[in-house]
Amino acid sequence: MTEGKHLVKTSVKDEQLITKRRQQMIGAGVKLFKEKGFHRTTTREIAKEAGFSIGTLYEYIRTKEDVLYLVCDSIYDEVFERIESVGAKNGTLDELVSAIRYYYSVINDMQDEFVVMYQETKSLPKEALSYVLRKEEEMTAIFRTILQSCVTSGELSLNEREIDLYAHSIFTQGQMWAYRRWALHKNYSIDEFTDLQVAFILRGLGARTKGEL
Amino acid sequence: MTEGKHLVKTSVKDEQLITKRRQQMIGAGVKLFKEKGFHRTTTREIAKEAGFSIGTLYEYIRTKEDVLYLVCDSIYDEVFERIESVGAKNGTLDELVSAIRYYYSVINDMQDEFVVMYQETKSLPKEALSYVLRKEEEMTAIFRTILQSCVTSGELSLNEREIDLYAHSIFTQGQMWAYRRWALHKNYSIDEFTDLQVAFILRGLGARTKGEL
Amino acid sequence: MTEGKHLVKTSVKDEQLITKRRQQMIGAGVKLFKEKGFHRTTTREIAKEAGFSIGTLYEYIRTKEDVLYLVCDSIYDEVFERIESVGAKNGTLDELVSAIRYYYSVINDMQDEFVVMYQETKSLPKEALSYVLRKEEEMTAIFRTILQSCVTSGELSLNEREIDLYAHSIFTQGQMWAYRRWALHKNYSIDEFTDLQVAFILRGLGARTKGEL
Amino acid sequence: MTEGKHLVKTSVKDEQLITKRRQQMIGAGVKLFKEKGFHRTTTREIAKEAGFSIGTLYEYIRTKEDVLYLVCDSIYDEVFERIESVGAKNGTLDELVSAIRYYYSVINDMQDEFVVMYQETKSLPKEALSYVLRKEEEMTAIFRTILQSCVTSGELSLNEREIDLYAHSIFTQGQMWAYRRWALHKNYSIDEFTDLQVAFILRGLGARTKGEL
DNA sequence: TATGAATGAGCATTCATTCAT
DNA sequence: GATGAATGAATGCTCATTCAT
Repeated sequence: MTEGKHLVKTSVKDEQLITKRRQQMIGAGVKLFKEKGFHRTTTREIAKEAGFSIGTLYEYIRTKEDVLYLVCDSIYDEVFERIESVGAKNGTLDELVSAIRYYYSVINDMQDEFVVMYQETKSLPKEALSYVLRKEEEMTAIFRTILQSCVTSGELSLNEREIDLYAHSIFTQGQMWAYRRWALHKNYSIDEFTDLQVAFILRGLGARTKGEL
Repeated sequence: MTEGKHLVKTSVKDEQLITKRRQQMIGAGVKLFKEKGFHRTTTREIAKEAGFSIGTLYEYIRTKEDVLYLVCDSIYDEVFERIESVGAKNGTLDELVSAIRYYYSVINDMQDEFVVMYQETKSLPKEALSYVLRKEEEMTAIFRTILQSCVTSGELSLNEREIDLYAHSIFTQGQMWAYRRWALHKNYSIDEFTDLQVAFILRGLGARTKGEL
Repeated sequence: MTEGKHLVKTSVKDEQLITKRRQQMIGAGVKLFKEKGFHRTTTREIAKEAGFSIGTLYEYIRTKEDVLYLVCDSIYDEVFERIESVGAKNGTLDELVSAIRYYYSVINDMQDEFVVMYQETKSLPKEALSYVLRKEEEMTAIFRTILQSCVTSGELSLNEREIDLYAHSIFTQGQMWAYRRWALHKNYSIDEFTDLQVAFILRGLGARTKGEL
Repeated sequence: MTEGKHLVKTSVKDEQLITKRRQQMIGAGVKLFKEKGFHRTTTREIAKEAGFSIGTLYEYIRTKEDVLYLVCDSIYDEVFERIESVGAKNGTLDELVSAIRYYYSVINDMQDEFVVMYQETKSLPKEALSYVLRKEEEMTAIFRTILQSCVTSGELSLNEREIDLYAHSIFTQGQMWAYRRWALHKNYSIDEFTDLQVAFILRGLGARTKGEL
């Protein structure tokens, strides 16, 4: 899952050190990119924020874009790590609901990271970009799988195309919380937001709702 | 609606000329920003694409950000112009459905513009940013109003908070078509996408669907 | 002859200005390269010496190597301009001797330029390098032609291969004056050097010398 | 002859090790400098090619220029070693001819080294530069001595100034083979080149040629 | 009004050299 | 003695902006 990191070449050999320094860089990157965006952040600022010199920064990356790539990759990793536990087992609606709730709480925790990722993604070099899109695909797949289980178990009645599209919908509805924060956060708590969205989604999926959520 | 343009200072007097030149700049801006993003586009390129010299460009703007602002403003104007016709009159679900369908077709027509707008928005100077967010607010308001009518007419049963949030949802579900094009366009036509989304939304809103599209 | 200059792209349109600025750049380049070599000279120094800003410098060139190329090109042009007058007409030894003498005086006048050219030439990008070598070839051709005339007129008796090689020899013997200046200038005046070399060459070519030079 | 090496300071004591390491550095230096020139070669590359770390490299030199100096010095040593056997004994023309032939074959064997030396020499620090020029002087002296013997023995008739200058000429004519390889190698074999040059030189020196070479 | 040459602050990146281990 | 991570001054190049014509 983390093999993406290996795409970025280093001249340093000590693996542990690489991990440590990259963690510092990523932290600095996230912080600065969310504040001023990728393009307005200089490599010197990244190095300084990371706690080392510009020379050292370039011992661990080849280009500025590498930092962005590392940042995106690490965000995905973290989201993945936190999400993948919620696998589909029995195909119950309860399972679906907890997955959604869990995912939305992750979004809430990592709002800045999400915003950074979706806004700067296009600055990635071609190769890195397709790598990132593949990751995104993998994430959607999680919900697709859960929906599939619910269909299999008879809890939902959706065809292939609906499953695929609505997996994206669930995803997108959550990301709203990060992208439209300027409109939503002043009116809703994350809990209320989640409750309303879960209800909307379940109905949207055609679940025979009695009094769930 | 277009008063936003007045925020950008000019040293030229002739109003007609200003309008013409700005139209040229905006066209160039949209084209270039969608191709390479705001930061990777130079003012020289904008001027060239617009058909005049940088010197002239700077007679009509003060900073490069002004171009971005003008571009965003013009996109909003166009979207607005095309959307606002669909006002709520009787509060029927049909009305809601056509509004959604109409909006989604606008998104389809202006995909690049949407992507540009949402990805570069944060590069706007503070003042322009809040102006843009206000526009965004106004747009959401259109759907809020329609939903409200449907509630008033008894077609839907939603409270204030639901109306507000679900207006955002409808919006976001449509934008998916632009932002997740890499995943959606290869599998769905805009028509199928719209059909599926409309169905999802109507159910999500708790409409007593019998067999409507 | 000067079409080489057109290989270097400019963003300035005024042809006269281009010529003027390039003249300034070339002057600065020759001076600095001869002092500290191409690699130890910075673009900022070139701009400063040329009398304009770094920004302006880059309005007239694309890369630092362009300056080197322009310098080499201009040196060739000047040498050419001064040499080509000495065309072979009757194929007399006198003609050959004056050509040699003339060429050697040019070398003496442009010692620094010669040294710069031969020492930095390999820093040129591939394309420019082959352009320069073609020029060098053209110069050798001048002496080849003269030798040929002398053979035709019966003043010398050389075969094709000898003509070709000895043209290079004449060339090289002159360049010695620039490259081995540290050894030669303290012992010889340019006149004595020329006299001795002319005598050496004439004998070397097998000319029936009576009391020439 | 090798005392030049002592100009380069070391922090290592073991003399044998110093010699070994330097041999490695010089090998790396020659290879890299001939490929990409002194300035385009980094110390890291030199260390890597030499088979040890930059840390170690800097235990044996003080600055990057030291490597260049060591390389030049070693090239001179090798040329010297191979040339000095050809001492003047009897002052016959045959001796002169074999010396020339021998020298030209050395040039042919070490073309790259010659090119490196003459092109990078000016990057040497002052002190090292004059050391190198002294070496060059010593080499010319070899031919001067041979010419002198020939004069003494009556085989040639040259005055002091001619002897001195023509020693340089013989030298330069040979170096042509390395410097103008782009023009010469495609048309001549080293043997033909040598034959033609020897003939030219002998005649140039005024030797009473019958049918030698 | 329109033009485009000039400016220089700013930026990404490199690389010789040092020094703690 | 050997290693290689760290450093930061230096450098090539860009580009938004100005202003004389």
